[in-house]
Amino acid sequence: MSETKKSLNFLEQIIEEDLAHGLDRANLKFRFPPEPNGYLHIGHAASICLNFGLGLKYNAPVNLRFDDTNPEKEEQEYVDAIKKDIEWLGFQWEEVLFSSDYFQQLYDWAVVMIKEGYAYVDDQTSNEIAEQKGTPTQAGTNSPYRDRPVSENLDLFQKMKDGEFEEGTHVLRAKIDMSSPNMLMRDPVMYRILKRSHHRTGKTWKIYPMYDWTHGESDYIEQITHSLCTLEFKHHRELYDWFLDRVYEPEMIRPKQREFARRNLSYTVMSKRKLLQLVEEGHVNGWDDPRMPTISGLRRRGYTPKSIRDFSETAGIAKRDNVTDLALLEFHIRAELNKTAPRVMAVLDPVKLVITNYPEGKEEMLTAENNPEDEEAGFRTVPFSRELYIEREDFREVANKKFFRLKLGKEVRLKNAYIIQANSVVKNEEGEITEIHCTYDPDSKSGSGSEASMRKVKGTIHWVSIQHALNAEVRLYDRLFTDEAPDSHKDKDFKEFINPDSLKLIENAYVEPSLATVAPGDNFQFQRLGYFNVDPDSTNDKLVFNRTVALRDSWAKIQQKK
RNA sequence: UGACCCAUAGUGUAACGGUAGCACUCCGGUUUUUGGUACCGUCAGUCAAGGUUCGAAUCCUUGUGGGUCAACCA
Repeated sequence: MSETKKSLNFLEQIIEEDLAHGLDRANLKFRFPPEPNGYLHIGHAASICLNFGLGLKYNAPVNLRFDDTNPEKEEQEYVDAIKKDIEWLGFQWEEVLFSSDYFQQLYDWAVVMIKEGYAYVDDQTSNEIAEQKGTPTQAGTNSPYRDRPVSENLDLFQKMKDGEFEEGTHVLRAKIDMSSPNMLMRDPVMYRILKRSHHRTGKTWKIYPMYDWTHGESDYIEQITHSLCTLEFKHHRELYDWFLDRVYEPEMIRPKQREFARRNLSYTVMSKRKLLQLVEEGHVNGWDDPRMPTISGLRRRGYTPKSIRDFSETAGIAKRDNVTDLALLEFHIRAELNKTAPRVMAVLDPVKLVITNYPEGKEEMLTAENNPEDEEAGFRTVPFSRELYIEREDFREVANKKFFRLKLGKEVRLKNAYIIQANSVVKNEEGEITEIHCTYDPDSKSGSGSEASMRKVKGTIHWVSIQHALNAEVRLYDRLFTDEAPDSHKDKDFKEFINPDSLKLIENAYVEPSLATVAPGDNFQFQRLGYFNVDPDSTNDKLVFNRTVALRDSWAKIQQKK
C-alpha cells in the first residue's frame, strides 16, 4: 500500500501532459541521434539513459539514428563504436537509422520549398553571407540573390546536385527573415556543395543537407513524438518548427523538440573537441584510456553498465547548468562492486615478513570467503607459508594507539590466517626495512573455532605467500584534472589543470595465485585497497590490473588531519 | 548592451499556491577477521528587493548572477 510516488522530471511531465491532451500512448517514440564523429562519453550516457529509459518506461520504441550529414568528419569506425557502447550500457534500439537514408526525401522537399518560394540559391561566398548575417543586436541584410525567380533557383539547385559547381560557390538557403532576433532564422543554409565521399552514400551526392534542415525532418519521417536534445539547441527550436511547417500533414505526428541541460562531471571535460585533443596530443593513451570519461574509457576502467545507469538516474534531468560530483559516480560503482566483486588479496608495495616459528618448507591451504556480501559466492583456498609479503604501510616499528596495524611487540590478524606478533626488523644500509620477523599463534587459525582463533585483535591485514604469489602490473588511476571544472576558466587553458599523477604504474605487485586464470574485464576487490579489473593488455604471462576506484578510506582521513 | 534560458544545503535533484524532502559529500557514533560494507545520527538551502495572496521556493515586477546565440559543424 505504501507506494512511494516517484516524482517526474520535467520532460516526463511534458510527456504526461501530451498524453493527457490526446496523444496516443501507442504513438510515443523517441530517438538517440549521435553524430558518428567521435566516441560517446558519460554525458552522452545521460542522454542515452534518458531516451532509452523513457522508451522502457512507456514501452515505446527508441531509434538509434546516426546524424551523418557531414561526410568530412564521419566514419564507420565511430558508428561501430557507438553501437557497441549503447548495447554495452544495456539498451536496445528499435531500428538503426541514418539521416543519410533521407537524403532523397530531403532533396524532394527542398525542391517543393523552392517552388513555394521558401528557399533560394545564393551565389555568394560564406564570408559574404556571414557579413550579411548582422549581429545579435543588429539586423542582417538580404542577399542580392534572395528574390531570384523560382525557375532559376530550380535550375541552379539541380546543377548543384549534379556537381556542376565547385564547393563553396553556391548554397541553398531558406527564405525566412534576415531581421529576426534569432540569428538562426536569418535565411539559414540548407544545403552546401561537398564533393566528398560519404561513409554510406559514397559519391552519390554532391550536396549535403545541414543539421537544422535534416534533424526535424528526420524526426518527422520516423514519427518521433519527443525529440530531446541539449540546451544549446534551444534557439534551434524556432527553426525546427519552421521547417516542420513546410512539410507537416495534419494526420501525422508532429515531433516536438525539448531541451535539457547536458550532464557535466567534476574533474574532467566533456566536449568531443577537448577529448580529441587529449588523445591527439598524447595526454592519454587513446579514447579508451581508463582516465577518459568516455564510455569505452569507463568500461576499461572497470565501471559497469549498471553503475553508469544508476548514476544517470540519481543525477536526474533538469535545465540548469551543472557540474555533478565525481563522488556520485564513484558511489555507484562501489555500491555495485561491493555486492558483486570477488575479494582477493594483493600486495602493491611489498615488504617481506618472516614467521620465525612456522616450519620451513611447510605450506597449507587456507579457506577464504569470496564475498561476505554474497552468500552464493562461496569460498576458495589461498596458500600460506613461512615467508609472506605484506603492505609496507601496514607496519611501523612504533606507532600510537590509533594505528591498528602491525607494530613491534604487538599483534595483528593476517586475514584468513593466523594472529601474529612482530618481534624485530632487518634493515639495509639505507635504514630501510627489508624484513619483519614475527611469530604466529598456531592455535589462532581463522575459522578453526578454537579459543585463540576467536580472540579479538584490533587490526587485520592482507598478505600473499611469497613462493605462491603471482607477479602483476597494477595501474593506479586518479582524476585526470586537478580542477573541478577545468574548462570553466576563461583565462586559462583546460590542459593547465591536467593532473600529473593521474596514472601511477606499479610494475611489481603481487597477487594471490587464484588470479592465474582471470580474463580481461573481470572485476575484483583487492581487499583493503579497492576495486580492480583486468586490463585488455593482460596476458597469461603478465597480469595487468586497473584500479577502478579505491575503497573509502577513513584511515587516510585520520592521517590527513594530523 | 538585443533575444532566449536558468537560479533550492558543498554537489545533484524534488516539492506544480498549503509542514522545503531525497541522494551524494562532509562530520560524529555503533557493528566488523576489509580502518570496507551495514546501521544510527549531526551540520547545512529557496539569489535580492518589492508586489499579489489568509498563505509564495512556486505567480507578477525590477535587479543581480550564470549560460546560449553571429560555422557552407552537429
